Amino acid sequence: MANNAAPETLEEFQAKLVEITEGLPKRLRQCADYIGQNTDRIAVSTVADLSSAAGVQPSAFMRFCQLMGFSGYSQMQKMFRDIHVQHWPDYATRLKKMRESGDETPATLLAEFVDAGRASLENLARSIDPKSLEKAVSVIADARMIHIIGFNRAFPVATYLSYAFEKMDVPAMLHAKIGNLDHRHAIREGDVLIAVTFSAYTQETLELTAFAKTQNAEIVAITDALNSPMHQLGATTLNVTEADVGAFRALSAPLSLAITLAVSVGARRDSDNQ
Amino acid sequence: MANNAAPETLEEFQAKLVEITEGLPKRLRQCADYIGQNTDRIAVSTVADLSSAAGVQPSAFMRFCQLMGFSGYSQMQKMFRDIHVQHWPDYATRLKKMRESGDETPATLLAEFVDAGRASLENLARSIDPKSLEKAVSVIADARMIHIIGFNRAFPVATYLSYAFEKMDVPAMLHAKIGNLDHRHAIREGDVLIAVTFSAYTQETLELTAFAKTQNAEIVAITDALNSPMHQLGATTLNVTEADVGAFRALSAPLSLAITLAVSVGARRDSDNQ
DNA sequence: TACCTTATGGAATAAATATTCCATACTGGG
DNA sequence: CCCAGTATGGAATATTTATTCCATAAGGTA
Repeated sequence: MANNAAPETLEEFQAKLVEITEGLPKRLRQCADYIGQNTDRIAVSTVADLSSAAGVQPSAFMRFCQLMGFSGYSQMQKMFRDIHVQHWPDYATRLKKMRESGDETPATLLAEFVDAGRASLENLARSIDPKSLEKAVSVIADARMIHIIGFNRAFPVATYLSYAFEKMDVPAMLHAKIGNLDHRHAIREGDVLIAVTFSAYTQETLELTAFAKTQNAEIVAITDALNSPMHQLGATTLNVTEADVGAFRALSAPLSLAITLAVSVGARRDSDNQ
Repeated sequence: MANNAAPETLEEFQAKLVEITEGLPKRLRQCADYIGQNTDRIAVSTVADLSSAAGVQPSAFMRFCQLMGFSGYSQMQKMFRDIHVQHWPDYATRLKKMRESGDETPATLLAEFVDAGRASLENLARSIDPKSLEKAVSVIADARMIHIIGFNRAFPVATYLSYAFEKMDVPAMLHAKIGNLDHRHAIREGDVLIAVTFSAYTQETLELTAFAKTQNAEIVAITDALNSPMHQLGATTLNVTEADVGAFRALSAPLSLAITLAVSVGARRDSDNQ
C-alpha cells in the first residue's frame, strides 16, 4: 500500500476510502460501501452495529479499519468523535502554562481570545437550531414593541441590539436601570422582551423577565445553557456558549447571534410593511 | 418526583433538566450545569470523560443520570446517539448548505455573520502589531485613572471594557453622556483615555479625545482605519477591521482586542502591586 | 484435480466502560 | 454536641465492546 498513515481529517479519510475501495474483496467492499454512505454513524456506533448493518462479521470490519490505516476500530472512531465534539481546547490550562512559561505577552493573550472566538463561532453555527431562531425572529417581528435587558457581561450584547434596532427604525427600548429608574411598566401584552443573560444569571434580568411574563409579553432569551433559568420562565430560548479564556470571554458568538436576530427582524418588518 | 419517565426527545430532556436542576446538591448540580452547557458531548463521551470534565466522580454522574429518569448512563447516551445520527452534517457543510439554499432565512444570515467573524478574527491575529499592543497595555497600566469612550457601534466595546476593568478592580470610568452629563473634567494629566471609534467617527468621541489631549492625558484608540482621525490626535492606535455583512458587523474582532487589552492591563497591575 | 493463496466466520480473549456498593464525610435539626 | 439523614468518593464488579486467532471456505493457477 502506498500510504499507510491513518487519516486525520474528513478529507483524508474520504481520499483514503476512495483509494482503497477499488479492488477490495466482497466483504471488505461491503464495509467500504456502507461507510461511504453512513460515515456519520461511526462516531456513535459499535463495531457490532456497523458490521451487522454492513452485513459482515465484526472481524471483517476490523480488517477494514486496518486497511484504512487505523490501528483498529477505536482509533478510527476517535477521529470521528473528535470531529464531532467541538474541539474546546482548555484555555484556562493553556493560560496557566503561558503564565508559567513567562510568555504572557498581550499578543499571546490575544491569540488565545482569537482562537476561543473562532471555536465559539464554529460551535454556534453547528449547534443553533434554525427552527428556534426562526421562531425567535417571528416572535420579535410581530411584537408591537421590543424591550431589551441584559446586565454585566450581557450588557454589551443588549446595547448592540439596541443600536441595531435603532439603525433600522425598529422601535426598541433598552432597560438599563439608569439612575435606578425602572421602566417595567412600559412592558405590555403584545410586546416582546429580549433577555440576554449568562451564568451567573443576574437577578435583575430574571426579575424583569418574570414580570414581563405576568404582563403576558412574549419572551425571547439569549442564554448559555440548556438549564438556564430562562427556560422556567417560558421563554423562546437561543443557546450560545462562548469559550472562556481564564475568567473572561470575548462575546463573539453571542454578538453574532444577536446581530443576526436584529437584522432578520429588521428585514421581516420591512417586507411586512410593503 | 412527579414525572419519573425517561425523556425521549431533546425538549423533554431539557425540560427535565430544568425541572430537577433547582435544589440539587453540589456534585449533582455540577453534573446538571455541565450537561446544560455541553449537551452535545453526551453522544460521544464515556461517563469517565464527562464526570471528570464536570469535576465529579463517575458514581455521582451515574446518580445524576438516574435522577434524570434514565436507568443509567447508557440509556441516556443512547437517546443522544439516536438524535445525533439524524442531523449530522458537520460545520463546514452546514454553513455551505445554509448559504447555498439562497433564501434569506435567519440561519443563512447567521452563517454569514459567523463566517465574517471568523475572517475578522483571523485578520486581527495576523495584522495586529505586538509592539503597539504592548505599548497600549503599558500606557493604560501606568495611568492613574482610565477613561473610556465609545458611541454607536463602538458603545458595546466601551461597555465591555468598563465591565472587565470593574471585575478586576481597576479604576475606570465610562463616559456615556447619560442625561447629557459631561464628565470631561475628570480627565487629568496622568490619566488615559481609551477611545473606541469606527467610521463614521462619532463627533463626541473625537471631541472628548481632543479635550483629553489638552489635559495632557494619554490616548489609546481602538479604531478601524489607518487614516482614522485618531491618528491625528496623537493616540496610540490599534487598528481592527470587522468584515461587514450588509450594513452590519458583529464586533467579534474589536471585542476580542478590547478584552485582551483589559485582561493584560489587569495582569500588569496585579504584578506591579506585588 | 491438487495445491497454494487469500478471504471469511465465529468463537475466545483482552480491554474498556458502566454500574453497584459500601465506608466515610457532610449537614441540618433537636 | 449528638444524631439522623444525605451526599460523596473510591474501589469492586458486571457488562459491553473491541480485538485477535484460527479453522475453514473460496478462488485461482498449474
